[in-house]
Amino acid sequence: MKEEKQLFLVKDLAKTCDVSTDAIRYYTRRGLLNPVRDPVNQYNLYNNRDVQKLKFISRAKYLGYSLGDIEKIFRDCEKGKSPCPRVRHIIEQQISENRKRLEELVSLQQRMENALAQWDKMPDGIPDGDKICALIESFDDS
Amino acid sequence: MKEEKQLFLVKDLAKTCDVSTDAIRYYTRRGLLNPVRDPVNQYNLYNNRDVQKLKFISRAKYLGYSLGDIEKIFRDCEKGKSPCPRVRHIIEQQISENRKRLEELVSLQQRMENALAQWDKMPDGIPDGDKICALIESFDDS
DNA sequence: CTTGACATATGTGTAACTCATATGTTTTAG
DNA sequence: CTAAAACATATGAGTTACACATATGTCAAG
Repeated sequence: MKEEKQLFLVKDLAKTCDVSTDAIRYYTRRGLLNPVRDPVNQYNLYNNRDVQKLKFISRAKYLGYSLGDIEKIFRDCEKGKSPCPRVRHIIEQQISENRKRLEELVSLQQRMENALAQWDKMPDGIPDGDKICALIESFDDS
Repeated sequence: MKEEKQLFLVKDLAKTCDVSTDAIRYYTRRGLLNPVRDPVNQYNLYNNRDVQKLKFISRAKYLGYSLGDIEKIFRDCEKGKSPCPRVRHIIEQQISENRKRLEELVSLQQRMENALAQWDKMPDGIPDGDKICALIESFDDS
């Protein structure tokens, strides 16, 4: 009996879910949210399902899912298919990709700190047509 | 007396410096490289200075400098100004930004592994109009 | 009734390329 | 000698997830 057909405008949704209005509109454009249009003023009207979806999006992003991933998850659901296998698969891939990126960033960090330490004893140079920047060009990566 | 005015076409430069032709053309468009034009066929002709610059770009990127940074470094040089203070300053900033990104990635990684472990004992669910994906929606972040 | 706070659509900018397209040139093979 | 392969050019789109600016329409309050 209590069919709550509560409708939200963008800003209400933004406040409720703590997401920027720009982001909400972007999700809407991408088809992740499906508001109805107020026939009189063309405003987007979001319902409780959209609230749930938007919260889902935030959580999923927090877990490393891209909007493209989330799109696919939603499509699974619309087709009555379980999104869970996909969800598990994506996160496994993300974990291993993230491991790679972490390694890269760690080694970049080491290079940078290494360079900074080397440069500490070096003087600044004036460009002479030979070197561009002696600091960078003489960096010893070993 | 031995003014080596050796000139390279894009592909030669690419091979010499191990950089893709697309990247070289992109750098050229951005003004980081300054080939002369063959008046007969409009081909870009790169000289030894461009080789040096391109190698510099690779090293600088390897140390975490962006193309925008490199652009500024080059401009310093053209003005006869020492790029070194800028170079030192940028790398210090990069080191602290990188530290932040590392922390974020580490905590993301923890969340992801945490989630995957939690989900290990959970069954896949079929969308029922209530939940979208029980895995994600029930993830306990504590 | 005007003003301010809201809504809309649309386009730009972000980083550093890669890829595709259309077209002109030089080299090589037949 | 010519036709095709391999090179060159410019230019525009695609990548990620928005933020920001613009132009314009709508609604509530003083």
